[in-house]
Amino acid sequence: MTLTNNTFIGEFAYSLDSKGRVNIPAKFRQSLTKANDNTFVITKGMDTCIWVYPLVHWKEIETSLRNLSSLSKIHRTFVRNTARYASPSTYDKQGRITITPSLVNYAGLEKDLLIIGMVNKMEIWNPYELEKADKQSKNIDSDEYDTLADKIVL
Amino acid sequence: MTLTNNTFIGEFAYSLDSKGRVNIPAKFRQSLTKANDNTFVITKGMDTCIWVYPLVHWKEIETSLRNLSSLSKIHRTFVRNTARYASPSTYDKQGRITITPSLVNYAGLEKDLLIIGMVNKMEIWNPYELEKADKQSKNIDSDEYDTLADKIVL
DNA sequence: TAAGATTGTGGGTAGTTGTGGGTAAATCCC
DNA sequence: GGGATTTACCCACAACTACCCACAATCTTA
Repeated sequence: MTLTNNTFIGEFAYSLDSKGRVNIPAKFRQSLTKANDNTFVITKGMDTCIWVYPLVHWKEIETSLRNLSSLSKIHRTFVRNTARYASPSTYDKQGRITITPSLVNYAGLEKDLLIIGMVNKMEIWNPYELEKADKQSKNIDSDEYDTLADKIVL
Repeated sequence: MTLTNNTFIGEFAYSLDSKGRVNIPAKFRQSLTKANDNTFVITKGMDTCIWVYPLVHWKEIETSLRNLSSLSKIHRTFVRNTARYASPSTYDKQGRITITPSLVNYAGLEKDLLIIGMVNKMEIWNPYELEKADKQSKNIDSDEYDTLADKIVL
């Protein structure tokens, strides 16, 4: 099956093993191009989760960051927070990446976790934290949400 | 006769087998273009049903999602809620796709089910749930239909 | 009407996938 | 520099999935 390259959708339940490894869903790996070099870049998400980028997309982000001027305080803060926690991780023969202890701690990961395809990246969640975020998202201002839903023909 | 490509209308009764497979009506398959690669993307519907998109239409949705920045919380939520429940499914030599257990559960599917053509996608329903939805739709305020009347010439 | 083609449904099997653990190389620390 | 700890790579196996074949019912066509 051939979907769009370097694109991830769907939700998968996996586990974090005693060595801090997490499987990348086979469907996601199949979507990766050679240029990714079997490597992802993992970093803090903006919610209580970990973001996992395929290498080629991360490189694009780096380019964008390079173009932000450090004169602006918000730019400096943004670049720092984005770059600071990022680290590359190559998956092994079984398709697993290793998550650094600090990121495991940040996302509050325990044994059971969820991997969610976010189109250009994936998110790793503690199921309990995700449920909390779900509940909160029901309270968001629905006007802007509806505007989005109008623009995108589902 | 060939109607418009990748377009589905009509209602069909099929069954979910013990392996979670559902046949796609032959008429619908005949309408598909090569670019679909024998693949659909199935996801949660907004009612108690499953939505089934031909791959080419899903790719358009993906493109829209890709252009939403994750800096915005509302965008992140929208992308997550849209991508999370979606999964690709290629039909086998007999024309069947596999429905994931979580979607079977969401739509409350049992053995007998209905497939409904929704023009740019199809819906899979438990007949009982569909009947419930039918009854509720009779309560729709006619003002809402009037709004639509401006957009569609019947 | 009869023969052939198509369609919907059931089930078997080989390959893939997720997970656990072992071992050697690399790194760190005193 | 040598021992201890961590990291990276490899093998093993159970569960699952995708692919294949079979057959009955329906539709098409001559």
